[in-house]
Amino acid sequence: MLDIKFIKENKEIVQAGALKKKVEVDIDKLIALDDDRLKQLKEVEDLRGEINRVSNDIGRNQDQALKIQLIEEMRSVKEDLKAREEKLKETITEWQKIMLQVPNVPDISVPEGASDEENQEVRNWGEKPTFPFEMKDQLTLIKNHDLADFERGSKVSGFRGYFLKNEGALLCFALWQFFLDNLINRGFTPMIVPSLVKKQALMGTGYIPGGEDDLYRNQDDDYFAGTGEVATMSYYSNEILEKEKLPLKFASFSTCFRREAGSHGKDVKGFFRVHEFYKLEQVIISEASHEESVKLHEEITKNVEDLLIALNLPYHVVVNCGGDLGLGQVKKYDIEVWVPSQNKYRETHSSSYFHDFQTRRLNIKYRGQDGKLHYAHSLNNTAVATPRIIEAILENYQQEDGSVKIPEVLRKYMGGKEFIK
RNA sequence: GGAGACGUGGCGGAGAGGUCUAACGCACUUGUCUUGAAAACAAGAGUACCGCAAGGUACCGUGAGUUCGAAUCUCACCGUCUCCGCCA
Repeated sequence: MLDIKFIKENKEIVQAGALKKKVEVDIDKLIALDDDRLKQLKEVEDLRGEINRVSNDIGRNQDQALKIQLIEEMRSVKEDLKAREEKLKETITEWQKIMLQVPNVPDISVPEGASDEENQEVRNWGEKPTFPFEMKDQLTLIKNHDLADFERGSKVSGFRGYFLKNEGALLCFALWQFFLDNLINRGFTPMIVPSLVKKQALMGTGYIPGGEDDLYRNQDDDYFAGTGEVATMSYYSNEILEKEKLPLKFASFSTCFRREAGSHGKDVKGFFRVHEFYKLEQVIISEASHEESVKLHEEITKNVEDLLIALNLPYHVVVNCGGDLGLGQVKKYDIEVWVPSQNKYRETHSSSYFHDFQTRRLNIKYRGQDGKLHYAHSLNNTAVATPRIIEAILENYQQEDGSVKIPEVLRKYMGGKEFIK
């Protein structure tokens, strides 16, 4: 959510930002509605003031006749007030609806574009492997080594269901622990956070309204979050933080649920696109400074790059174009890892910053040196999402004899094992 | 799942329809006194919105309702605690 005052004072910037994100929102209507809201608010508050004043007089007054007369008068004032309150409420409801649709303004460095096809590579690392033998794809490797069972997965869990087995399961544990250890060393606080959350948590992080179709919901109208970011950000909702403790850095582990509505035909096989997966997420709450946000954004991106390098997985970083940004994101990098069988990079990480878009919705503030309260800034990036990334590991690390080498940095988490045979 | 109790300002805790929306205590800030501190005394201090300002409005878990007037009465929801049951 943006500050209505900011929207009014920077109408053109907000409109241009929405255009860049390909979001349709009527800013002129919003501003007219806000003027209306303020006018009605003043009228309602004046009436309430009058009722308060006279009602106090009634309480103090001993003259019965005067009392009755004043009560009569207040009855009619109250009727007037009720009608105006009703009208104000309607105005506010409509106002809020539009306010929730106004996207955050993308950074100047975000390229123009409509979809992920127009994202731009900013750097790449690693040698794409060439195989002097016939390369196998992830499905073959998974099947040959019994790393997962998709048939029984869909029998039990439904479309896109899976069981992880043997080294398939062990690789997940190893990856979680490897990334977690490294993030703890970099000052992150480990957390395991809920996936089952209230609607408010999803509104606060910007997934609702807009993302309902991709979210599972239960019979109590709670939702299953698609990322640990949702619960982690909501952890401090409606709280005032100590400035000295900022930035707060969390490495949050959670199960993630995504309906993948509208992508039924895509990536139907393998680990890439599943309804239920496991993710370690970096989440940061920082002081409200653009420079600090940019610095931390580069930092959480580098955190992942360092570890992909340690895993020796070829990757590149793309800056997302305006049309591929979420409602609240100011700027986003996707980190994509090389998948040999597809001869392309596939997204494994997503790194964004939001300024105060989320903290304004979640009401997370801190007291600045000026003694005033400020909405904090927020950022997040994947640390590691499993089993998706295992697809790339299996293919990049496959050997001529059909075995798969285990990345060196993971071996200590897998009992020293060197190969999946 | 069953039964009961309870949600008040940073904390503790009163208030049970009208002298102002919050007693009292602790903590906090400033001042007096003191070489300094402690103590004592005095004063001050919440958040949001509207307004150039004076000032106004809202906030006693949340939301509705009753009333001229609600922290106080009614209803729903959320949460906490205790006991029973079940359970990893």
